[in-house]
Amino acid sequence: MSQRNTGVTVQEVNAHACPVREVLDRVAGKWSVQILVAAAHGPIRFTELERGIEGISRRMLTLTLRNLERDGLVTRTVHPTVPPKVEYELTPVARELHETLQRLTDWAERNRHYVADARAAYDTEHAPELVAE
Amino acid sequence: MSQRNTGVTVQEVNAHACPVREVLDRVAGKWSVQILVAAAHGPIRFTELERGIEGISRRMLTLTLRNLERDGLVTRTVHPTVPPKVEYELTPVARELHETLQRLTDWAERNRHYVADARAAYDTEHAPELVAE
DNA sequence: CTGCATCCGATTGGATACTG
DNA sequence: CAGTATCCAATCGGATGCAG
Repeated sequence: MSQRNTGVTVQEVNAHACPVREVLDRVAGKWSVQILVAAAHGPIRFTELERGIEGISRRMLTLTLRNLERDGLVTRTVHPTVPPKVEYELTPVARELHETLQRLTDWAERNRHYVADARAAYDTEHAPELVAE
Repeated sequence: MSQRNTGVTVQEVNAHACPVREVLDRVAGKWSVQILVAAAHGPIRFTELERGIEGISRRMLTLTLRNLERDGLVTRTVHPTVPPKVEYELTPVARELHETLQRLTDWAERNRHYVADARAAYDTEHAPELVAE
């Protein structure tokens, strides 16, 4: 490890990077992950999501749900009642994804202070007078 | 599991979702992950990154590196030679992150076809005539 | 070689109002 | 209840040129 570049190395790992970006692009939106998390416990209704996810607009909730549905990550079930009732549920594939995201959460919680400190230190060092303001 | 919402459930998981978003925001940029991957093998120079990551502009490389440095995920080492030589290297924390991202890659590779098919099916079903074009 | 500054287009996301 | 439509502001990212 820790070797210098050997010419092909970067190109090679770049090929491995593409699938990662595929995932992240799919989850990159501001709300996708929170929806996945909120729906992880079982079927959940549109309004429940809207109330449960602080700050989300109806528009973004709809758009994000559509994208998740399109990618086969959530199912949309319309109950033809009155008033209408629509339930969203994670697919098995999305549940796997959710578990994987849990690892990321763990990492974030373990290192949130480290990152926050690093950020503060960096800011202090690069713009001392601006930080105070 | 599979229970309906119990009122606090969504709020509760939402609290868990925040750290996830912290992570993702940090890695959400178009290039952050590819840089992390490219630098995972050891110290790497600016130009090597620029050549290795297909399509990245010098501007975005600089900006993304600065953000990663700010968050304590990469170190920047300037060798005061002529011509100047700057090497970037992942911090231990970033290496952990990189491993976690690997899980995401695995998920992506396992399910890339599933997602692609779901997407194609969705598009076919929702805009049949537009898909052909 | 390693950056920063500027301009500009594209995309994202919020606010609001309207509908079956 | 569960959306859709429209408008608008902010951010992101590419292209280019200049500099230590």
